[in-house]
Amino acid sequence: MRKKRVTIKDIAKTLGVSHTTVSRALSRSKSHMVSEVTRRRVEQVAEEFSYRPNLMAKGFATGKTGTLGLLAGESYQEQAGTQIESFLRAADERNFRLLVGMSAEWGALSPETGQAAQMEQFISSGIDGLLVQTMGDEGESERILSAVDDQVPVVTFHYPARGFPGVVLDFAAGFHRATEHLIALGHRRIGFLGENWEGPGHEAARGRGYFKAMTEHGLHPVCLPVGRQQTESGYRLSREVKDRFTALLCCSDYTAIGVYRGLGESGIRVPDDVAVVGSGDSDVSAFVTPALTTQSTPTRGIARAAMELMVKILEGREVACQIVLASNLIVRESCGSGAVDPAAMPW
Amino acid sequence: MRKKRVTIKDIAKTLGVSHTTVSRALSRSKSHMVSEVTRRRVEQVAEEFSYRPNLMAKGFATGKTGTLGLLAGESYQEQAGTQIESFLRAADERNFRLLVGMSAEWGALSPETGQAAQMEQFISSGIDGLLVQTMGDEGESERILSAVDDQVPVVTFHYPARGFPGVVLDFAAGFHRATEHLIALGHRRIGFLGENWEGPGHEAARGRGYFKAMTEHGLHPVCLPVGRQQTESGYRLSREVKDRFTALLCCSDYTAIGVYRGLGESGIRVPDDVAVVGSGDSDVSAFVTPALTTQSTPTRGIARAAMELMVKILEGREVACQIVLASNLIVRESCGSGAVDPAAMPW
DNA sequence: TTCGGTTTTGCAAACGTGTGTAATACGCTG
DNA sequence: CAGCGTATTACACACGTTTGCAAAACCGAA
Repeated sequence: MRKKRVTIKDIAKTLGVSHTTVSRALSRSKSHMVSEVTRRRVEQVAEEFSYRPNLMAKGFATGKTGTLGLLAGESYQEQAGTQIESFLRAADERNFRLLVGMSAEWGALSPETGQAAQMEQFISSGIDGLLVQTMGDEGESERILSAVDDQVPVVTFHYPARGFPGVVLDFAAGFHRATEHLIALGHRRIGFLGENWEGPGHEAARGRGYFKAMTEHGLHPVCLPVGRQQTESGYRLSREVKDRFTALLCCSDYTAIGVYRGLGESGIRVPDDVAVVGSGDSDVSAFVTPALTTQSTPTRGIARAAMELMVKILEGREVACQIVLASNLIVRESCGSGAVDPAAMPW
Repeated sequence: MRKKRVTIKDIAKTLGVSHTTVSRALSRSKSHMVSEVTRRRVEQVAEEFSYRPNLMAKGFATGKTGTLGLLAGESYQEQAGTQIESFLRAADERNFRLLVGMSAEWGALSPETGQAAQMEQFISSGIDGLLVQTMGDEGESERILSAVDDQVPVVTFHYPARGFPGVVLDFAAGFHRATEHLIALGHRRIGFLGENWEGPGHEAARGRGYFKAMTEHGLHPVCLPVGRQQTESGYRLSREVKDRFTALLCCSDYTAIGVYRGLGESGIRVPDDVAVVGSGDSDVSAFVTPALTTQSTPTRGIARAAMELMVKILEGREVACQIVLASNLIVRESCGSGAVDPAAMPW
């Protein structure tokens, strides 16, 4: 049998005061003062009984719980873990707890119902605010709106969602720049490894940047669709296409690692025969051989900015805005330009 | 201004019944029946008003919240993200929500206070149970005991903690086997990249397995301590030691990737000059060149087993037990044995 | 002592839901 | 129609905390 929890009433009884006084003593209420000596006595007994406030009751009384909901997406992305971790850190810094969920594919008849169900569960659980990773597809804003039903403030990240404040990452611009980089190096046959650019999600957004750059230069864009197993997809696709391309643009560093292997098995050298670009600037990207040129994704920056925005909104200091974070191209060895940025290498 | 939430009282009022009836209709109470027609009417109005139960109030009334606390450790491990993800999945499957925290180093004067504070916060928040990643150090069991104070059931994972049920991974045995493997291949000068084997944590436990195997064979164990940036540490250390060793045992696949690079820059070939073993069987390990021989860590299995155990305990079906999961050595190319397990390779 | 003012404390209601006990309605049998 | 059993509903309280309002205690001054 579990222990019964100590409540303020228990403390009140042993001290012969009302539970109201105990409550005020412990929360150092401003409007009603508690005499120095009673506060001392209350604190001492609380310590002695190892009293722990019931945050559920507190939240129930005040309407604030100190808990935020984080709805991350696309579990199969290796980065998902890093992103969650960054949010945990940011939340911890501001003394918030985090209810975490991942939406996308699992446990749902359709992505929409899964995501909506999670949001509703979170709201039911009494979160103060909701952080949602967006995919940027049509109708997303309405889906969130109807699930949240204006019950809690929402901050989105990754994509703008109409009507919600958020932290936006311009994936398209990043990949546009990366493609330009390859074209400037003389590449013409450049392949894109990621989801088709017509759909929602990061990969498609990156694809659109690639598509735009290619067509602007009169080049023919080609999409090689990768699956959930990014590394394996990169491996398989690169073996199939062999040297049909002189450059391959990957939506993830892990895809690029698969590509390295696939090309290597066909005797194709990186970067001499084929240039490779990754995305995400993961910890390993500087250490694979050749060191990977990659588009950085400011995972920690996103979490920090989103948390800051959320806190401002909760405090009523800000109503709505979109914060755009830049994503840089980190030039290393895998495109063989010779113009390696020394700051991007660890030695 | 936010909308006021719809409560069962609102539903009751519009239907002209008591909130009790609504509550029983919606929760399909067994002890008190509600007539078919009222139940229908209640459900219809609830749907119409898009009523969402207040789980906080519910938990407040019943003492059960459907939320578990997950306290993961060591954020700097790349695997931490994967581990959390696996738990989210397992929790989702059983319809639990997850309050997630990472303990270890951040936001705390000392690891102990940080961890303890998180546990207490979680319990205050009204979790039904606590999942704790253990490190296996002395006194850990007492620390957990005093923080949790027998308020909620605890299931540990990774290491056994005295008095708590848990899912245990025998890191030492795994690395013992890996070391034996290298010795059988003829290696004598084998270095260990990880934390010193005298301390707590995975790496030290792996180190003890290595230490045991080495001393059993009359060989001299050497520890090369890696830092938080695993890949970079592997790179740096391998450049320092060059060919002082004929084999290097790494506590993470990512460290091994750093080692690949470091050795490569010194003109040392893997596996011809130096054999390398990783740990974690991450997605990339089969695709780096040479494909990495690695000790598998059943991240998903841990989460599943721990969740199952927790559910059993919550249902009163099980009191305490330790579930031991095996960790296999996946032999690929990086030790050059020639005896590659074909099942371990993707082609 | 009495008064006014300030500081400290207590009472009671509220938050949304569940549940034990009591009350009512309904249907059946004699 | 009386009586009984059962199916359905309602009342009231509990859960732990906060908070507006009122009461009490204290202090100093007249």
